[in-house]
Amino acid sequence: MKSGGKKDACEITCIDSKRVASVRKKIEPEHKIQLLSDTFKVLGDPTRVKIVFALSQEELCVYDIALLLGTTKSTVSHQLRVLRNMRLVKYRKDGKMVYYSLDDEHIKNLFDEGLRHVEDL
Amino acid sequence: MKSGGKKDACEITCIDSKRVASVRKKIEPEHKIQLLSDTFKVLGDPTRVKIVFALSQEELCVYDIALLLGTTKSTVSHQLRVLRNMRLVKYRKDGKMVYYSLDDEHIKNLFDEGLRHVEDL
DNA sequence: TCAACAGTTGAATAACTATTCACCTGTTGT
DNA sequence: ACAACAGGTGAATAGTTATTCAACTGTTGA
Repeated sequence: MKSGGKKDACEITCIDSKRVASVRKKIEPEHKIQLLSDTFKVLGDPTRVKIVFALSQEELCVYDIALLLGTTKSTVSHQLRVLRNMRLVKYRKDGKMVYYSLDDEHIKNLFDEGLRHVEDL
Repeated sequence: MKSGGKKDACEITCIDSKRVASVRKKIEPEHKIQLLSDTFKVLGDPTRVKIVFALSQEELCVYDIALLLGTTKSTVSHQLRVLRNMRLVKYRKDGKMVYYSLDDEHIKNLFDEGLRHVEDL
């Protein structure tokens, strides 16, 4: 069905087209892949991991988070915005204070599963 | 106990030192935080997410992964090294071919938990 | 009204990273 | 031995990002 030139890389190099087709059918749509990797990317920073871990224990204000991490309010505030954008944390205002907490019950499971991987070195 | 200057930011701005101390006791050690965020960071890229997802369905060779993702062998090979370094995938050589598969049963759980978060928008 | 403070933000810098390109290694079949 | 191919890799580029600094908003108490 094809003028069998030696340059027809597809038929030559496609090792197992059946397997490829089978996986292709099950693969998640592009926008979901993007959201998923964005979620993981947000957790892929030590500062944000610490923030999320702290908030998984207690509701905390911005300054206390900074104190806990040994960093500045500015850094924490910047990272909290990133976490807010991905709907990982929510906040509650009380006068001058802003109290942050986790927004999603899956996050803690995600953490625990990640820690289980890390335990195995 | 302190020469009560108005610059003593710690006592003034530490809002709830009891809560801070409580969280500090439970916080994971630095190297674990680092490993955890490194693991999430590795999953924080669409190309690697696709690779991991594909490998969660089938053992695949490098070229087939590239075919599946619509990218090059080189890109896939680079990213497979990153995944290998974090012990997320393993490989098996067979002549010219190298077959990759997932190295860790937790990864699929991590994925499913992440997807559950994404479903909630 | 005003000083003090919690928090946010924009700009700048420095560090990191995903992809591409070109080239390399090692294996297979002839 | 040799051509063909699967896979790996180093350098370069372009894009992204975490932190710092300085300035800002809005709230509280005197």
